[in-house]
Amino acid sequence: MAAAAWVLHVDMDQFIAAVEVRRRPELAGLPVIVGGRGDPTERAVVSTASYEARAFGIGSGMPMKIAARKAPPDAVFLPVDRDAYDAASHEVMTALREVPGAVVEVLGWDECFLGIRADDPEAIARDAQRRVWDATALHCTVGIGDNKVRAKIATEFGKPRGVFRLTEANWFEVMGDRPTRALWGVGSRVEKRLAALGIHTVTELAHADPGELVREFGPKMGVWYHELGQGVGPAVVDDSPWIARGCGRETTYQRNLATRDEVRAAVRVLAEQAAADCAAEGRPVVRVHVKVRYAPFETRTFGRKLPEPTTRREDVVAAVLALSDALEDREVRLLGVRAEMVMPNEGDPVDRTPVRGRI
DNA sequence: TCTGGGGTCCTAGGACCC
DNA sequence: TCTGGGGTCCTAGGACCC
Repeated sequence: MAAAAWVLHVDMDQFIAAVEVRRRPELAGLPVIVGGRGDPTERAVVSTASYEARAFGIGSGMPMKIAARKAPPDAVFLPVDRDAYDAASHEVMTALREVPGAVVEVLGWDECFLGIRADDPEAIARDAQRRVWDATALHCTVGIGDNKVRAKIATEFGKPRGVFRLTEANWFEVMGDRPTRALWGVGSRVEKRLAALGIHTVTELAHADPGELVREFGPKMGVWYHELGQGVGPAVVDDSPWIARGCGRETTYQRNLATRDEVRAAVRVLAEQAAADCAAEGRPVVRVHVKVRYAPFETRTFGRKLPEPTTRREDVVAAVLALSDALEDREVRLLGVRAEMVMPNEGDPVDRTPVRGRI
């Protein structure tokens, strides 16, 4: 008889801070705050705070200026070093792919799903943790579930360095009385809209009228939230390589841009970067978007389909500049440019050559 | 208190066609 | 003259996640 199928969710403990401490051991035990360019007086937010920093109420997403006010004198502020985290992430995923029989689906820098058949998933989880530690000297937590939703949520109960199992058998016992916000995919906005329907807990969501949820959230999301309340979700772990739909670049300026010339020049820089990123992918661009955040904090986006797909960078830049003519004559805090590409096997019936990296 | 940068997916409404 | 539905495409905005 075949072993049962399990989903394991592996999540690194305070990943970014841990990577920084690993290469600078003298930082161990100090409050470490990583964000922006490492200057707490700048416009930026915290990417990760070490557990020592969290004790002072500092957390990811918090403005660096606020973090600086809360931080003790011995706190260390560091710049985000994407290349270092990419490299460390690759070490972690490589170690996990060596777990016998595991299929690895990468979710981000510091987390992934493992699909595996096993009689003793806790033993697999401990083995995965040991392999990651041996290969990288970094700690992780493993959530075990009978699908991705439960595995992902289980991880929260295993932090730090632990293992926790969440399945249909203990779902309501563990999650039933918790707020809907504890579910993966329910943010603060949806939590409020649910509360307005009288739905506050996971159990209440599970027993809500699906028709009412569909009326409130639409045919897809209404059904999805109802299933989420029951911990129901997809269970297939897929290791096919991720293919980006588009390339985007955006910048918050330390000082607002005040003139049309400044704005236009900045849009051009972003457009050239995004076009270069797409060119490196080798797939034609079909659509471009411009994003603007006017001072003090008012965001607009607008996009346009290109007359025909193009791989020419100058066409992409020209399309973005044409779009940006619609910008208002106001102070600008942020600009962003995004280019969307043809997805493999979409359109273009002539070119059927396999896409690089797909196989 | 002052709010990053990289993404994904869903919804709603208007235009247009049959 | 006023009145249908259904389908598709396009665009803006919302929400969420890491």
